[in-house]
Amino acid sequence: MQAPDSTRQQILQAAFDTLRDRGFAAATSRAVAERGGFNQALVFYYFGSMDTLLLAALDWTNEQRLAAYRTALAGAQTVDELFATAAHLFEEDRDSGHVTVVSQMIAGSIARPELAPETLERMEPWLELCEQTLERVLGKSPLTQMFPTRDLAYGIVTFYLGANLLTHLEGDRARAEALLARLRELEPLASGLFSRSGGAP
Amino acid sequence: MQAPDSTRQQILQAAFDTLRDRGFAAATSRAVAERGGFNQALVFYYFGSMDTLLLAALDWTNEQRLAAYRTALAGAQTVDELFATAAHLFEEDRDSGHVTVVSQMIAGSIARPELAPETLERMEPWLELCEQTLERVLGKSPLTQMFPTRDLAYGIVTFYLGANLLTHLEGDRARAEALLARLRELEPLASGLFSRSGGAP
Amino acid sequence: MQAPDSTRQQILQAAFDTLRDRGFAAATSRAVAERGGFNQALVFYYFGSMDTLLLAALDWTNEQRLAAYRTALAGAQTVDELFATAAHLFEEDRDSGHVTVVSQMIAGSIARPELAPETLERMEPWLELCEQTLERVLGKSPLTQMFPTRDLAYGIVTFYLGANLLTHLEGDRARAEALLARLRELEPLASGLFSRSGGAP
Amino acid sequence: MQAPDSTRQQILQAAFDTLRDRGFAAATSRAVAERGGFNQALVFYYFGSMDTLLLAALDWTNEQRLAAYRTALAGAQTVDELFATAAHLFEEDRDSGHVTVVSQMIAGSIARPELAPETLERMEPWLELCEQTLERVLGKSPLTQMFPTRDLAYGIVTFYLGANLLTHLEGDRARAEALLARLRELEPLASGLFSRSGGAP
DNA sequence: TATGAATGAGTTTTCATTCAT
DNA sequence: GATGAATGAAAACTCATTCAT
Repeated sequence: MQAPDSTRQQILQAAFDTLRDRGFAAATSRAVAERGGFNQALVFYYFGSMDTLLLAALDWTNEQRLAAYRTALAGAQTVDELFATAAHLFEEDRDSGHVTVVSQMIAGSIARPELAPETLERMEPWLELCEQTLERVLGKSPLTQMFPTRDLAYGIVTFYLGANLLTHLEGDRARAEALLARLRELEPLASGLFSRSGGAP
Repeated sequence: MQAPDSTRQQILQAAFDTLRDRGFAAATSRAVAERGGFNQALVFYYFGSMDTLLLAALDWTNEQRLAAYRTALAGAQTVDELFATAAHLFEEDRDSGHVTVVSQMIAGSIARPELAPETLERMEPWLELCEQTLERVLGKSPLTQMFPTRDLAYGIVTFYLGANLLTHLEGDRARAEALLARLRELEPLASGLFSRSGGAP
Repeated sequence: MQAPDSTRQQILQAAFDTLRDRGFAAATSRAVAERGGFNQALVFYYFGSMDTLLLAALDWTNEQRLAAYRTALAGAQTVDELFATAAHLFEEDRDSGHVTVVSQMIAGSIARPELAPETLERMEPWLELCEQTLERVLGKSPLTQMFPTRDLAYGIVTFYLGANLLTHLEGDRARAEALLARLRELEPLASGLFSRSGGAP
Repeated sequence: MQAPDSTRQQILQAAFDTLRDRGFAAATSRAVAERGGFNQALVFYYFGSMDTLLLAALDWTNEQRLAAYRTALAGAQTVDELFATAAHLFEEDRDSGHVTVVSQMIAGSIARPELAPETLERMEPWLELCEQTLERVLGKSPLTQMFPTRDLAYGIVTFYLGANLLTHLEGDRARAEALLARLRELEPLASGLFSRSGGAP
């Protein structure tokens, strides 16, 4: 009646939307089905369980965003290019709701411990991508000496998740926006701190 | 046989514990009652609804921790004292579960939108305390010029929440710990950047 | 609103009735609640799960019937008294539906293996009572020599369950009745075979 | 690649296996399809409904076993031959699961009353075969005078079903086996009681 | 002949909440 | 102040069955 796996897609999309707009605790099979306008039982027909569906939705957005990040970041060679690219990617994430879904899955993993290892596993590629990019762009600099790219990557992801959590609390995003804008202004400073030749004066 | 409002206290404590150990989505009236070993209906007798109880639990931990922070931070005059005090307070938070409860309430606020403004309101004192402390300790420095204490405070809280979210994903806290340790190592750097007299001693 | 545990009783009775009239596979929480005219959730409020309720219903009828059997059988001293008493008890069982419930629980235990050990355990007292009664009434006879009371007891219970299973297949109970009548006619024969003095001619 | 109605056969076999291993209440179309490794809808394509399939599975095993019984019993002329043959057939039944399926269908017929008359009908040939065999082998004897072969047949089937029900409750079949062994030992006694010439050689 | 997709009604169980006592 | 009882709605998930292809 419908194109082969368009229904599967529809369910994934509805799950993603529900997770984004209503959060983990409200992402029930009924809510997803209502959101997507399909029969509740279809969730189980295609995914077997809510856990599986939620993780699949996480995979789905992860794949899309990782691809976008990989493509965009590949072009960034300098610290200021990195800042510009990252700022743009962040905006896309915010608009798509990607990080909301990620942070809701992480927050929800405490209520459903079975999800924790699966969700964690899905965070790894981000840490790796972040670390690799930092390494490539920053290289050896006085700051990466004392603050390894591995930890820096972890810190960035951490910050990013926290920012998303808070963003949703406030109706508008004024403060989070302001913070990001500030961070962008730090770029010259970061450029200095992280510049490859930054060691010898 | 028990102090007048000890029951209320018991319920608050049980709500806090449940929120911390099982997360927002699993913090049901039954779970709280089981945790505290009291009758499920008491939740509604004392608090009227789960939402109210959860917010009261947030208030409860907030008050305790804010008091502790205020006392401890009052003694910090220099950047390195601030780092030391903050590190100690963070450890206490981690041990008590305070930040877990906060981040779970924030994450849950998307599923129960009625909670959002209430939870947000309860974040304000933290931002203010953070800002005031930064202002007092850092004063006017080249960095606070370009990165206002208001935004810095927001950034710190953001980071802190994100860190807690991630901590729970991993069984051990190895990575989050490592990151915090690194941050502490940054203190000399921060001391330089934020010193009131702006650089040369 | 109601007498203390009359609701519990009501649920037990409804479960028993449902098991008897509609069988194991149709003894759902909804069916039981409809039968008893109470809220479906009460089943779980009082018994926690359907398995527990079904076993409790089995316990309930078991206790009643065991008590009746113990009282009635205690008076039977001779083989013919035993036949008469047993015939009467069987009729009561048939009328109450006791054995139907037992056999349905046994049959259902293959679909819900968790029930099997519990159900089996609840059969033991019957085997014991049966064996003890046979021992007391038959004593040492040529036949109990070659056919021990333990096995005889098992055989009687076996037969009884089978009879009940079949009874339900037929709208009327004509054939099962006829069989029981025949068995009663066997009494003089049994009297001879099992008479204590039956050995020496 | 497969014989014309091998699919039908496959489904029958899977239904039989499911009924035997998981019982009536768990013999769902999905369970059968999983068991046989075919599409769930095939059940309805070939049999129209679960009821029909289950009855067809009963027919299937009935036909096979009835044929085996007819062949084997035809050779039994004396009581001891009958005992030996029956013992062997019983063992085959136990191994194939035939009686389990029969007793599960009988037990399930109370939950689905539509099945009852159909299942009953499928018991008739057994009663007839049993009766005819008893008549042929026992003929007119003092005991068959007072205990007609019709009732005796019914009693044997009854006992047989009950034995199967109980067998499944216990993990091992120790007790049921012991009982059957005992019954076999009764053969000399039975030979005497049922001998055509009524007693004195 | 066969199947993947789909569904409405059902399953067990849990939810927040109310209320009489 | 406290509680056991009760409930309607909702949770995740399964059911037998249909249907277009």
